[in-house]
Amino acid sequence: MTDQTTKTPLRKAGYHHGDLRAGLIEATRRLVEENGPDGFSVSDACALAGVSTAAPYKHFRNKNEMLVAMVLEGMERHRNNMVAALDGIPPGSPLRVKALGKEYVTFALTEPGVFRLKFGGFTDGLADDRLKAAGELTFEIVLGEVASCLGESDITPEVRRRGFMLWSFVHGLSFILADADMTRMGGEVDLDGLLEDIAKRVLAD
Amino acid sequence: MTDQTTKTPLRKAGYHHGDLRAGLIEATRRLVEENGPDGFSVSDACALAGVSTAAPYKHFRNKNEMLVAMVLEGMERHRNNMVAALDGIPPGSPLRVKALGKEYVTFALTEPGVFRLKFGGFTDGLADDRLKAAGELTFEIVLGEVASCLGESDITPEVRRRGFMLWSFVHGLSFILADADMTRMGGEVDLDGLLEDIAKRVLAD
DNA sequence: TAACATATGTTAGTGCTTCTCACTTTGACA
DNA sequence: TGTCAAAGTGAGAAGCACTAACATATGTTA
Repeated sequence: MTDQTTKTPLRKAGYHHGDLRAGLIEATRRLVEENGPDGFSVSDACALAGVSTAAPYKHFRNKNEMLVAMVLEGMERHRNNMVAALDGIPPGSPLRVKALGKEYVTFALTEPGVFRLKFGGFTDGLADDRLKAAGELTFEIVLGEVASCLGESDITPEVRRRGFMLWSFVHGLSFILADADMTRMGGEVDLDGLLEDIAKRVLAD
Repeated sequence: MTDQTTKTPLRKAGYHHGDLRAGLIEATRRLVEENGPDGFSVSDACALAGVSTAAPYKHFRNKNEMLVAMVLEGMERHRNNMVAALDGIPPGSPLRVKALGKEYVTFALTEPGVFRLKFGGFTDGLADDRLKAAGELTFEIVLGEVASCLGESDITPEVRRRGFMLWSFVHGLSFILADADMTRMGGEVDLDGLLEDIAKRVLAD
C-alpha cells in the first residue's frame, strides 16, 4: 500500500488519474511556492502530475482557473488556521485579535506564493468574485473579535472601522515581512510585541 | 514642432530612435497600467515604441530588466511626490506623517500596476537590491518625520518601531484599496479620517 | 453480459511569447 | 571623408497556453 492509495495522488497510476483535478491543484501549489507565481507553468504542473499538457483543460477552463482553484483551497486552509488559533484564549481579550493577526502573518510567510496570488493582484483575472467572497468570510471573523473587545454585540460602523485598521496593518506587515525576509528595522522584528502593541493601540478608546 | 522633439519620444522618426531606452520605459509603464503586470509583453512595448522585437535587447538584458527600470523610475516619482506633499505643513506635526501616508496610498491607486510590480513580488527577479534600496530611501523620509513627532533628534529603535507600524498600515491600506476598489466596509472609506486616526494612535505614548 | 454514453485521457499542431544570431544602418569623430 | 561602435533589423529557436480530433476507460442500462 503506497501513499497513492491513502491520500490524494499526485501522479497517476493507469490511463486515468483518479482525481486529476486535486492532483493538479496540489502540483500547482507546490510549483507556485517553489518558483513563484510568475514562474509557474501549466506544463510543469502536468509533468508533476504525470499527465499530458492537454489534460488540465478537461478540469479547468485555463491557467488562471487553475490558480484560482488552488488559491481558494489555500484560503480555506488559511481561515481554518485562524479559527484554530483562537482556541483557549478567553473571549473579549485583545489577545484573540493578536492571535488572528499572528496567524495571518504566519500564513503569508509560510505560503508566500499563495498569499501573493490572492492579494498581490498578480493576475487581473484573479481579482475574482470568489476570492473576494472568501476574503470577506475571513474578515467577518476578525470583526466578531473586534466587536467583543469593544464591548459591542453588533458589527457597528465603528467596529468595522477598527477592524479595517487592524486588517490594513496586518496585511501590510505580511507583505513587508514576506518581501524583506525580516531584514528590515536593522534586524529581527519582534512580531509578537508589534502585534500586541498594535492591537492595544487600535482597540483603545 | 511636434511633441516628439520637446519630450521623450515614444515612437522613432528615422532608423534610430533617439532614446529608445526611455521610450521603452514609457511604453512599459503605459502598458502595465493598461493591461496589468502579467498582461504586459515586450512585443507590445516594441509595437508602441515603433521598433522591432529585437531592439530592446540592446538596452535591457531581458523583460525583467525592462520592468525593473520602469519601476525604479516610478519609485523616484513616488518619493518626489511624498516630499512635495510635506510642503507647507509645520515641522513636528503628525499631519506631516498623515500627508506622507496619503501620498503613498494615492500613488498606489494612481499607478496600481507600478505599485504592484514593486511590492507585490510579481517577479522573483523584481526582488531586486536596487528596488529594496529605493524603498529604504523612501522609508528614511518617514522615519525623519516620526522622529520629529516623537521629539527625538535621532532615529532611535523606538522611532524605527513606530515608523514600521505606520508603514505597515499604509502599505496594507494601499493594497486593500487598490484591490477592492474602495467597496470594502460597505461603502466609501474615509481615507483622511483613517490616516489621521492611525497617525495619532501610533504616535501616541 | 454486451453495448453504449460519457468522462477523461493523448497526440499533434497553432499561434504567441521571449530571446539569440548574423547582418545592416547610422552618426560621431579621427 | 573613412572607419567603427552603437543601435537598429529579420529570421528563427525553444517554450508557452490552448485547441481539435482521436483513444481509452467506466458505469449504467438493456
